[in-house]
Amino acid sequence: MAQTGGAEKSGSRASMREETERAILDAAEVVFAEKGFGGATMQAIADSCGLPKANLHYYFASKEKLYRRVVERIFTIWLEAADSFETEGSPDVALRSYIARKMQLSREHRYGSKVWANEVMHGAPIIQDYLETNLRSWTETRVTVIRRWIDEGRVRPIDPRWLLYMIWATTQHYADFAHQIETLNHGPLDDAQWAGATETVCDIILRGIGIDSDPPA
Amino acid sequence: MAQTGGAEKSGSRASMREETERAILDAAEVVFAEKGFGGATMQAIADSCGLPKANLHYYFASKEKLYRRVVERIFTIWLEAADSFETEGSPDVALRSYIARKMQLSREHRYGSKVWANEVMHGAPIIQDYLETNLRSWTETRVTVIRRWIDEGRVRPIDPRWLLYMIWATTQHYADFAHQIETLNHGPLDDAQWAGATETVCDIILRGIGIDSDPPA
DNA sequence: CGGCACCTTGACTGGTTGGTCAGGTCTGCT
DNA sequence: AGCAGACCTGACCAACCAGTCAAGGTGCCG
Repeated sequence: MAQTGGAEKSGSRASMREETERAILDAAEVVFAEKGFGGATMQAIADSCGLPKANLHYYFASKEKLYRRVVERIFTIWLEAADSFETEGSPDVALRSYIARKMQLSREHRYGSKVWANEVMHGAPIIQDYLETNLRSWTETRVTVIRRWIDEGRVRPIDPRWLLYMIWATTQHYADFAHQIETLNHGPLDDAQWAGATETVCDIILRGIGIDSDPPA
Repeated sequence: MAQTGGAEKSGSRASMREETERAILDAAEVVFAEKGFGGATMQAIADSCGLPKANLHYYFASKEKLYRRVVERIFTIWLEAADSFETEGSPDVALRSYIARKMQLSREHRYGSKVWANEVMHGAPIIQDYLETNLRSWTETRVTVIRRWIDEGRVRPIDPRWLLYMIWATTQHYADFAHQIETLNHGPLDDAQWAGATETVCDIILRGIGIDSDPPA
């Protein structure tokens, strides 16, 4: 047999390659998330996407290069979500949409979030440069915006960094600690619970920094 | 040479044993936190506490048994801290002392927190029973207390679970994501920053759930 | 059809790791 | 002193893992 590629039809050679790479990346994301970089094996990833191990090495030269690609892909998604933190609108809208988006990401990209958390916890050996460039500049922009809101009296005077950390921590917790949450919940959160959690997180944080949402109270 | 045991004086045989075990556990906690279970090697732990690898196996039969002991020790500390969530006093005092204690733990037991996070992220293969017994009963107790506060009108109506998760997430973030925070901060947080972060976290959460602290506003 | 570039894979290898063990050392007791 | 049991450790081993390779397959172009 050949062109194992899965259950794919025949696309162009390039698109076939993309599909295979994506399948490997998807499998690798789950395995790296569940086992960590050191605990993950190329064999486990190969089994997970139904390819022989040697085939993985054809597409990705080494385990580390594969891992790097997984992390880079996650960071891209993270950056896109970061755009939902509008710097133009009102704090109410900006923060609510940002928090809601991050909660959604935690639900839809649990494994990606875990890989990111693992990477940072282990000292970010692979993505230190991302932290120092992209993440730092993004953060500084938002800190400036929040400071302006504070100066305008729209937000209580707080250090914006502690607020951002709280948002990151709380939203990502629903992905990274999903197992703990599901244990306490006797099963996965349902739609209503996700909506409730998102709403509660928004409310506590907005009230906490002195924003009275729902103007007509 | 013998009785390498470090720079210890000669204590009783039993206390010597305890000291050695503690030294191994301390080293193991750091290595497991930084490398994960799969990425950690017995050799690295041995080097870290200046003992030959074979000696580790004299005190701990296997890598997994050593890891289990590390996690159990962390859970004990976690449980002690949980007691600072008083179920008798006012919500203001109970939550403030609990949050402050958890922030302090994040600062003083960064590696323990990371090991715990790793364990939960990987599906809690070792400590699932702890989650289902100790953590669940602790949580249910506090949920009941918070519900009572809500019924008494002392706290805004919210699902207590989302509040607890927010507290856990935010406080533990300062340990688990310390590397990211320190990168953005251009260095470790100093005493004033830790105090400020703790204060801000307390304020946002208490205000967020409708508690007006500092009664005389 | 012939040739070429790309893809697939079973079998192999060099290096690492968890764990073992035999033999040595030290301590406390009689 | 002499002995027993706890403690220490260098050397070793079987298992495993990332990465290699050569042989073979497949589609596409002229």
